[in-house]
Amino acid sequence: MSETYEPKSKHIPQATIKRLSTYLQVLKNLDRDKVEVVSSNPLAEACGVQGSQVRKDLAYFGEFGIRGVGYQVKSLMQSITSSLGIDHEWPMLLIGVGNLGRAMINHVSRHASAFSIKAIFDCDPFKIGDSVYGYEVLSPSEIPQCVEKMHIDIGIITSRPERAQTACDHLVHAGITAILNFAPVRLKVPDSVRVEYVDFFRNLYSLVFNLSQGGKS
Amino acid sequence: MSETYEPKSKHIPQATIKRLSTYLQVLKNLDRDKVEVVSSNPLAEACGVQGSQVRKDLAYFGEFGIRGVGYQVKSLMQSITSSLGIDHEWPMLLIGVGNLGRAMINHVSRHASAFSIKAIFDCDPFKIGDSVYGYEVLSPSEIPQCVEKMHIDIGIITSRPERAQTACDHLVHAGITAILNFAPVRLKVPDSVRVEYVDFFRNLYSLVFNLSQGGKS
DNA sequence: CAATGTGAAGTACTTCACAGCC
DNA sequence: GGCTGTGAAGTACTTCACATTG
Repeated sequence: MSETYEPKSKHIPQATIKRLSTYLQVLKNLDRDKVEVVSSNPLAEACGVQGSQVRKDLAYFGEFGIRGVGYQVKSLMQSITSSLGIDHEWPMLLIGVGNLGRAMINHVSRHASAFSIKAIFDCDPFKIGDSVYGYEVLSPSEIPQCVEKMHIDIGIITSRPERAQTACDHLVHAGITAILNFAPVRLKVPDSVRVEYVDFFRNLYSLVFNLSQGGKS
Repeated sequence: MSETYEPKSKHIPQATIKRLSTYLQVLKNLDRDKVEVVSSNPLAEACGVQGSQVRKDLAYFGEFGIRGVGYQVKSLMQSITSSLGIDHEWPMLLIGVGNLGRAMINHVSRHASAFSIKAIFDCDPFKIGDSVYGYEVLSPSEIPQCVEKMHIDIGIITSRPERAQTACDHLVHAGITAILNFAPVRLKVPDSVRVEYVDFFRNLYSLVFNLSQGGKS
């Protein structure tokens, strides 16, 4: 019942972190539907995992449930949000203002209260100065001062694959330490920089492989 | 050296399938740079995994390497493509023609030779009839005949979260058996239907959690 | 008595280490 | 000599089963 939630144990599996995102998604919908309490099994089922998995995942961060009852939806959302560190705003910048970039700008502003894109950049000189969703497209040369002024840690790369490494180098040079990369390219970065890759084809390949295997040929 | 590549062992880890996508990505770039042979260690490093991991992953599908030498880049690409089942075209349909939908239409046509979006749909009556990148936006009521006529197995959902379950129901009803869902919602589907979720926030949460933990506070 | 929190058991995946081959 | 392919060893994650608690 304290205000802060410190991890109880040293190591928390990455798999757990990724699942918390799903729990939060489902909890938001339960909350919208005015559900006040949920127990691990129904929550787990909605998320496509086992009840014991949910309980173990949550237990890494604290004791959020009530035995014999379940979890308070609202307070569990708050606990997860706090555990993930998304209970305050994370400013971000985006580089690569194509279709995907535009889609991300929209998607983030619509669905993610904790994240906010502060400025957008493009390596293509013809795009610089354009106005996109109220943002002015800036030159990559302005990234360092932007990062410093706004205390930005996270950069999003939505440029074409040919330009992704250049975009990445700009970000790293400016002191960005976390990158979300949508370009279908592996990035070379120093060990101090963490990259998360979003690769739709990975998911498509997985679907196709399982279609081919599952065999209804 | 035969034309078909049958899995040697029964069970192939999903993790392996997901990595093959990365290997393919890196191999494409090596091929573009006229590299003809690569051994497991450099390939692994470019992909952010161990050499032994690459060798084990590939060995699930056959013996593609030459001892003392490495792997032929071109033929390995072919082998992976064939192993994944993406050596022929997979027709798909897309439902939800917003920003994200548009971005996906582009992204798929630009980067994925094996996949092709055959038709696009939207639940919003005001969008039906619009022309987007040369496609006419169709009504969901036309999905079943489209699926049957074009032998489509895969549907992509890029609609708003509120409409995602409806979109999904349309797809399932029409006989779609594999869904790539971009909406931040868990879908209820019969066991026979496989869903892959693309959730950017999952990746962002992971970055943030590791930033918060890694502690440079 | 229903449902959490948690060691202990089980499973899945990764890495090691080296025999086999080019 | 260098690098693959692969059992065996190790690690990370998941599930079980139940004591614990409101």
